Amino acid sequence: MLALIDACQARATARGRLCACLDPTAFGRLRQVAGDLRVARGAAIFAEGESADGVFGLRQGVAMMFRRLPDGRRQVLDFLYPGDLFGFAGDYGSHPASAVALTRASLCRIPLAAARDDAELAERLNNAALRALDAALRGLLRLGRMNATERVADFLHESWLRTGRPDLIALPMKARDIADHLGLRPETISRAFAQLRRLGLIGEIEDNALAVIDGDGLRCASGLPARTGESMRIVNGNHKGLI
Amino acid sequence: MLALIDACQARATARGRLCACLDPTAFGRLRQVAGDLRVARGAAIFAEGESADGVFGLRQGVAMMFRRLPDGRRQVLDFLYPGDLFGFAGDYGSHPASAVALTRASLCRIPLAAARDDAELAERLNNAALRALDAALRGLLRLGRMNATERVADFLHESWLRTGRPDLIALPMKARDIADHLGLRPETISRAFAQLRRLGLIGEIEDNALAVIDGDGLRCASGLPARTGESMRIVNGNHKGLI
DNA sequence: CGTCAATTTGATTAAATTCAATTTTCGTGG
DNA sequence: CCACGAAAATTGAATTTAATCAAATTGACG
Repeated sequence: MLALIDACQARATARGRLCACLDPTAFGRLRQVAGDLRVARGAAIFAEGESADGVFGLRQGVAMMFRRLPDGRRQVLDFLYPGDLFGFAGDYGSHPASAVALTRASLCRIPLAAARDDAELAERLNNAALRALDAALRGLLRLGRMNATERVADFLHESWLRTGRPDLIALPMKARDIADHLGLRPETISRAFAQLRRLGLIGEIEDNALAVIDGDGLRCASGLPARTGESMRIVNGNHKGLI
Repeated sequence: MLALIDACQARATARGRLCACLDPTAFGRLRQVAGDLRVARGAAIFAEGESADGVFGLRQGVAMMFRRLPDGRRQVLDFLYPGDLFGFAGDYGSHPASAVALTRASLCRIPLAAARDDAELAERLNNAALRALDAALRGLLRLGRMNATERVADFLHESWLRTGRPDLIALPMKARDIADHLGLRPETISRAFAQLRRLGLIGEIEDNALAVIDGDGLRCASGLPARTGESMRIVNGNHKGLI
């Protein structure tokens, strides 16, 4: 499974690539300032309210961001895959959400100060933030106006594109996590999976990965327009970049 | 009502202020490039999929952004008040949502190209985008993990802070729009209002504005922690800036 | 003042949650 | 590598919540 996850780090579907096509000088500058950390499965990367003077880039592994209500209810805001940048705090100065690793993970940390001296880095961070904004807006449409099966289908379709393989969806998270992401209960997730399986869109789960039978069908099942050609385009087979 | 809306344009709660505290030179530069437009009530400002090479700033009036599913279902992503910046498209190049004016509105338009020559403008736009991201993340928590009454209370509390008056909430939109924002039906909005009124948190609606009896109580009713001191702080009583 | 749209309110239905029991999977340690 | 215990997933039945349907009232605007 980890191999499947790590494989997707070099794909265009990984949002907010930071160092792709960076010229050697800029890359060197970035490497200078970028911190490096490894965290165990389940470990916190940062917590809501902590002061934030940098953003994180996920090199390997999977993580998720979430917020909580005082009574413990949890909303998983996003799942993070290799290549993703996260932890944007704006000018508030403190993280608006928490992040934990779902698997053993390797990350880098880019101090915000570095972006002040480097216009190109600043623009790349800005683009990553705008991609995060777009993802959040899609999440609002999903939570606000889709029913349970549509939400699950839409989530699987998105995960399919991010996994970058026509035949598999990486699902390194628990049903509970998906439920907290889609505003549903784990039982409802299970029932929706069963329904999509009955519809012939997905197959069985093995090794934290789900067999895909009709990826485009998932998009239709989600209520979204059937776009063609947005599928996974591999950019570089082997990624050796900073993130 | 319009007076109430326009009054809030100068407040700190207006997200993404663009020209506050801008030095005269930078302000002049900005004024040079900023376009100007006026739209009628109900008019489209931009539509999903249209190419986007600039962002909009709302000077006067109220607008909203939304996305649609193919079958017509609509998710209102945000309501926009004077001072708000919106229409960020990232490096996709096309608007990820549509925007329409809810009242007669006056806007300016800042070409993205202008940000390339002006680091300070770029940073301000970036900050506005990060605020939009934070707002979207709060929306995810609301839609994913709050029940109907909590969503309405949370929405009213947010609107209360943005209106900037301790005794009123500006509500220039229809119940239908609020419903499409909160993932509910207009009937449910009506019932939730009735319940909050019964709880003694809000009063009657008059002139598109809602009387507030216990603004902090709205926050509690939303399930969020009762923060103090985040209330409306007026920055300048009279706003004469670009946006 | 009249018309149409929007809101309110009640009754019914549908969808997802909750509760509960069972099976399967996973992680740990031998 | 296997076995064991705990956690997670699955499935069914009952309950709850919000949607839907329908009717009555209010409000906006020419």
